[in-house]
This record gives sequence, C-alpha cells and structure tokens, in this order.
Amino acid sequence: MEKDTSTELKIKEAATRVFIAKGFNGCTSREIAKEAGMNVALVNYYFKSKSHLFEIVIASVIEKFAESLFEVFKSELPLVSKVRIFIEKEYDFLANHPEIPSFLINELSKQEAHFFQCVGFSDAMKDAKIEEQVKEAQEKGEMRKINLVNIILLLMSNTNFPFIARPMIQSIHSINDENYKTHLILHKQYVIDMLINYLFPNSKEF
Amino acid sequence: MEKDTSTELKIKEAATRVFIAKGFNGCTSREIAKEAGMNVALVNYYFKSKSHLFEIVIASVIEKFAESLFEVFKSELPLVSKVRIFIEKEYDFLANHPEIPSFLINELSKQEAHFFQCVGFSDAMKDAKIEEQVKEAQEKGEMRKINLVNIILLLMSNTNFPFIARPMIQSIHSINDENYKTHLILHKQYVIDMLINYLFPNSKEF
DNA sequence: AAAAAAATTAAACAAGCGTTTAAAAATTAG
DNA sequence: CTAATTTTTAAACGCTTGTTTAATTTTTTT
Repeated sequence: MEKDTSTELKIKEAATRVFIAKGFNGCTSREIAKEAGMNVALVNYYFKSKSHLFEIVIASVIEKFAESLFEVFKSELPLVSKVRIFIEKEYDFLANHPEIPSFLINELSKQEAHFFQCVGFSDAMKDAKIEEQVKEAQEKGEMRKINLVNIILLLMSNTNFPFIARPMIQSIHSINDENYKTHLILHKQYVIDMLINYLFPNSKEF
Repeated sequence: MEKDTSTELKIKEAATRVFIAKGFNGCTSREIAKEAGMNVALVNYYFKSKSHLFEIVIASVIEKFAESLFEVFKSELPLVSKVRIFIEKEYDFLANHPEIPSFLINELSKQEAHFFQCVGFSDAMKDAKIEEQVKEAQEKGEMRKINLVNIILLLMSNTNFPFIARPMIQSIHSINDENYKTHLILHKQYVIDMLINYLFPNSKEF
C-alpha cells in the first residue's frame, strides 16, 4: 500500500491550479483529471469526492499563505523592523502567487468558513505573541495606540489588495501586465513608508 | 408592448441579490426564479439567457459602485478634502453594500474582463479630471509626487479590503459581526488620517 | 364581447455534472 | 511463475443544469 503516489500528488497539484484559477464551483472533476492527465474516476479513488479534495487543497493553500506572516513575527527583531520585513516578504510572496488572496477570500466567503478554524490560524497568532509585542511597543510610546485588528487590517489591505484588484485596476487605467508590475514595485516602498510613518510616528526607520 | 414590467424588474433585482451572494457559477436559473417568486422560463423570457442577465446585472452593479467615486472628484473642493470625503463616502457605501467589492473582483477575474471596458470606467476617470487635479496639487507642492495609479491603489486598498476580507479577519481574530463593525468605524478614521498625512504631508486638514 | 397579443405555466430537452461500478491492466507477494 | 492486490480504465448511474416548447391564462385591442 503506497502512500503519496505520484498519481495522488499530481492530482492534488492539478486540483490546486484549477481550483485557484476557477474556484470550486467554476470547475469540474473532469477538468481536474484532465489537467492531471488522469482518468476522472481516479480523482475519487484517491480523494473520495470533489469537496473532500477541495478541503485538502484549500487547507494547504491557507497554510502556505499564513506561513510568511508568522515566520516574521516569531523572530527577535524590533516591531518596526518586523512590519517592514513583513510587507517586503508579503509583496515577494504575492508576486509569485498573485491569485491566492482572491482565491481564499472568495471561497471563504462562499463556502462554510470552518476551514480557517480547523487550521488554527488564531492559535498561530497567539503563538507568535504579536499581541504582546504590540502592547509593549505601545506602552513604550514607540507605536501608535490602535487595536491589533486594525493593525492587521492596515497591513493586509495594503499588501493584498493590489494583487486582488489587479484585473480591476488594469481595466480602470487601461494598463498592461508589465506596466502594472512596475507600479507594484513602487507601491511596495510607498506602503512601507506610509505604514511605518503612521504606526511608528517617532521611528527613524525610513 | 410594455417596458420594464414589474416582473422584469423583480427578476433583475432577485438576480442581483443571488449573483452577489453566490456568484455566477454558484447559483442556478431556478434559484433566481424562486427568489423572484417566478417560473424558471420567465427568466429567459425577459432576459434571453443566464449569461445575458448576468451581464446586465454586473454592469449596473459596476455603475453603482463607481458612482460615488466620480461624484466626489467632480466637485469643486480642494484635493485634500476630496480624499477625505471620498474615504468617508466609500465607507458609508460599503457599510450598506459590503459584498459588492468581493463580487466584482471575483467575477471580473474569472469571466472575461470586457465588462469594465464597455461601461467606460476610464472615460469617467478622464471626465472627472482627477489626473489634472493631482498634477496641479503636486506641482504646487501640496501633494506627494506619486503616480495616479498608486494613489487610487492606496485609496481603494484601505477602503475596500476591510469589507472584502471581513470573513477572513473575523476568523483569524475570532470576533463576531458586531465587534467587527466597531473596528470598522475606528478604521475609517485611521485610514483618513494615515492617507491624508501621507499624500498631503504639509496639510493642516486633520 | 370577440379576437389578438402578451405573460405565465408545466413539462420536456439534451448536455453536463459528481459519483459509482465492474472489468482490465499493472504491480506486488508468496 | 502464479495468485493476490492495487491501480487504472471505460462506461454507466441518477441528478441537475440552462434552455426550449407548447399549452394555458391574463391582458390589451378593436
């Protein structure tokens, strides 16, 4: 009884590509099988159903998506540096996986949102002790006193949205992919400057 | 030959609700008919197909979505006030229609993106003469010299994302709807302060 | 009030869906 | 090398999909 057959893996990878590109409702089992170069029945042979396969795929996408965030905040740097590095890493990650935020936001707002809970997102949050770091920096007067939820919102808004809304923004301004990439590179620095200046008003870091 | 029958309107309104909630691929013609309290065949009697109905719906949603943006910028206020009022109006609009940004971003990234072009989004952009206003303010030294694309990105990121990502953020922080609303109210002011301070470094407006 | 037109309905359609079956092929075990 | 097991296949399953049909009801016209 082999585990993690090359066939099984190929199907999961193909499914990930197809699900991300078209969403759960936007694709068919046969499409996934074709993308993997397999027979349709094999999808349900290795993964018992389309839904089950989807749950596995989205769980691993979430994990990949959240990884870099917590990686940065677990380190031993001052908070202001963590914010800068997080934004930089996030832009790098999203440049390579620009479709992931839209995919997650989309599917999580439609399907039942139990996916996130089972992954233990908020556990990782506590593990990284971000809340404590923020409180400490705020008491020292280094950081603006706003709630963690709002801080996360500011960080995620300015990193994720430019990738989520790319098709829309390109349409509005009639610009091509290459041109948009140029704007994104500049945007990263704008966001770093703006956020650090706002969150750490007394910081020298910029 | 009646025009704009109450039946026709009911179907369009029902379709708008269903499409926004579930997306084009996530719902059926029968579901739309049921929501409107009509027979399935009537959907294709008034609108020739599900796709055609969808195009009509998404066009009117886009129009509604873009309206407030251009309304503000067509007025005769100084740019710094326009930015503040835009953010305020956008938060008010999105508080009443929180699902619209996700819907648009979602469908526009999947379907062919010809929807936007046919609505003439960029025409309205030129009509509002935003580019000229920005250039003028920048030459006067009132406004930070960054590209219009980046300015729009900053504005839209910080207004739309908090509504787009609500399910995700609530999951991460384990907070309920009411609690999230409270954070949103605070967030609006944070965004205004941060953006005006960044875009208009010498402004007294805040 | 009768005839014509429009609106609405139930029923059916072919096609595609997720999933299952049962047989064939390939692999492993003894 | 044979038997048992696993993997892969083609075909079919019931069901739902978008759409169409043809009959019925309602409205409008004359």
